[in-house]
Amino acid sequence: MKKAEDFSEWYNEIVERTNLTDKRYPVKGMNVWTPYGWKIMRAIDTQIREELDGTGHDEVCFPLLIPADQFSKEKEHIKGFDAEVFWVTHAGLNPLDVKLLLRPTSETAMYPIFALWVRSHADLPLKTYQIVNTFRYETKQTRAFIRVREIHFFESHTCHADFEDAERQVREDYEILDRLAKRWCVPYRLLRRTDWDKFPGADYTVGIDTVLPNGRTLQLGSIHQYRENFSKPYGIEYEDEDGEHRHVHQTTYGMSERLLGAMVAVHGDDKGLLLPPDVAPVQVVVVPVLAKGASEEVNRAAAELQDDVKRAGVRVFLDDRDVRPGAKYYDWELKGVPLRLEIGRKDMEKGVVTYVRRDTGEKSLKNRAEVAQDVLQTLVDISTEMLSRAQQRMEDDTVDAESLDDLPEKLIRLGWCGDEECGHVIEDRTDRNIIGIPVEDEGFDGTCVVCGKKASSPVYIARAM
RNA sequence: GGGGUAGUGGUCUAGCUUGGUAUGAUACGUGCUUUGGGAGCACGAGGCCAUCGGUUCAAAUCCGAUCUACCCCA
Repeated sequence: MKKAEDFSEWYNEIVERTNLTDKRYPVKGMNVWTPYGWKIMRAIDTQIREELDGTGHDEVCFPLLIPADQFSKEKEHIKGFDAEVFWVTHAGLNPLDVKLLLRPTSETAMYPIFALWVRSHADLPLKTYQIVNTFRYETKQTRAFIRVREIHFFESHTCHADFEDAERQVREDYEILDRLAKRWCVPYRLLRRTDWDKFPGADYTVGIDTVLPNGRTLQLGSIHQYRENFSKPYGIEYEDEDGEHRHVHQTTYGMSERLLGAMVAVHGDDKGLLLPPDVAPVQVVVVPVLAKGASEEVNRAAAELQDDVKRAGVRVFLDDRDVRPGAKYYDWELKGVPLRLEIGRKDMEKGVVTYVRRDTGEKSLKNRAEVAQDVLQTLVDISTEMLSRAQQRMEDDTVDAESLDDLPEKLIRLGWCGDEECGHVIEDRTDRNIIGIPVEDEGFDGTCVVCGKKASSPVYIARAM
């Protein structure tokens, strides 16, 4: 299990060995959520709900099936998804008059209903989200959590009175992301996609991208400004204060189980997973180290230790299986539990507990009496350091380039004038994709690598995962 | 779309050339023993050998088709 040697192989092995997923389900790209994987995903979903609820969004849940005619109203949108929709053509033995499709995303399911919900400016902004499964017929090689055909998907959909208010929503989305990504210890970049790579139907698309150990980028989600592109074909109108009818401006925000894939990929090592404390189903594992003649005593101390840690509000598990301690260490390191507490006769004599951090491997003895406080602090430290190490790695994997030749397998930053022709030259010559231009001003001062004209902003290019 | 390789207990795998219903490891269950970095011993359970058809007294094995997965090329 060598992450550095063959990342792809390492990833496949680890998701299987840690029981994050069961890939034996007999449909390509559709895997089983196992208890361990699902607990992590649920923690992610819970935190997304907390953020969205806290910013005035309402959770909804729309049907899975979309009628064909409703789907095809926005021309660009249908063109973008046509090749990868699953169709329902029969009901029992009879062919359907109007074919139904499994949502690849929910714009076309929601917007005809939004047209009914939105009547006046008082209904705006309309801020909704849902967490549902979407379906895309991926033709490329599938990979657990990263490229699947049934996608566990969060999507928010908002309607606003004007473009400015929709832009405010996009900025709020950035803030939400920042808070979540900190909890997940996942570094990212906000990159505005090129016009030829934006979401079908969007005015513009901002991708949320992270960099994997193999130098490829992984898109974790995206934020879209639609302007009136959907509200016009779907007739989402409101009456303003002057009695005028206007189309709403819309935005969407989407992220998927790739977040879990990113956590695996970014933090895992040759020993196994390393889960961010905020999403780890087990944050602390207690391992009693028994000795002949003192088993009962040690077991009791371990149970008391578990109780104390639990009372501090920590998800703690006491591993009292009848196997040797070493076997337990390997198991829980594989599972990615951030902190292990060991207690044995030696610790009890000294009034201490042995702490072992999963991220650094560091071992220390701490006073038994202060365990509640120490455990909480250690989890915070682990989380903070996980994020800063991951951020540092992403910086290290991002390099500036002056030309299009001999580029390393990393995220490359270079100058681009913004012209589409030059953009295609960059992509063709490097066999990489333009991921986008940074949303944040990076104070870049350079020239286009193709035409030499002044470039006010850099562009990031990479091979995408 | 074209070509290649492979499907055998949960997992990995031997057997296939030269037909006689299956090897080993690991994981699993029970008991004894052990416990500060993957312990050991004993016993036990688990496989219509991907599917369908053909050849044969007899097929995991030979032949054909199908399905699935992976790799390479367009």
